[in-house]
Amino acid sequence: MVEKQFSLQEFTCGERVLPRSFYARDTVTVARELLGKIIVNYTPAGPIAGRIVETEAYIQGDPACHAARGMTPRNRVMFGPPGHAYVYFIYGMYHCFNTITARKGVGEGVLIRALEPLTGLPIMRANRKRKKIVDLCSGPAKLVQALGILPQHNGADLTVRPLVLLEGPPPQEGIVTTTRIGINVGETLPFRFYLEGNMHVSRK
DNA sequence: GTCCTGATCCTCT
DNA sequence: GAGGATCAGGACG
Repeated sequence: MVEKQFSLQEFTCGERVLPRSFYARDTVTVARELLGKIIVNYTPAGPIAGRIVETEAYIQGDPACHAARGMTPRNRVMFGPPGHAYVYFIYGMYHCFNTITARKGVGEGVLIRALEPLTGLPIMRANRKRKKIVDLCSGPAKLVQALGILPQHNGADLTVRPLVLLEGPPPQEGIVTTTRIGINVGETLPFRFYLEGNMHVSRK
């Protein structure tokens, strides 16, 4: 398979940053509409970017949501203004990346679960110590490693560099809705979305 | 390919 | 002190 390196402009409609109003809406709607959008991390080594192909929504009143039992030092970013990053530590060795949604004071967000790598593939490979493209961003902790997202990015404004989300071309694929991965508490909710047939999705 | 397990530590109870 | 929005590697088929 031929490996093509894409320029950011080729994918991002001239780098149109998603405005804060995009995030300040119903969380489940934002989760669905984030599919096809572009995440870019401008690092000293160069830009690293991927196309979002899998998301999960976490809302108030949902026992699986980190904010379910009120504000704590860990989850306080979730209650802040929308359009910011929530990066948290999990399983003793990994981090996951969320975008904060809804209005300030409401602890909701969208977990980014998988990306299709677009630019900065050599940097991703170095960050991940993996060669195959499908091993770079096909999971929430993998994409955090690949993009070089760090705990220091917790609370970062996603409408300004270095870490931004950009408009992308509308997805041609269909959108599949399922229950969320690894959630055993409470009722099962259809809050996971992914692009049909995309090889970078973490699970079918 | 599928299944199982260990790694490893922060957070909240 | 228990458990978690995970991943990689090994056993097995």
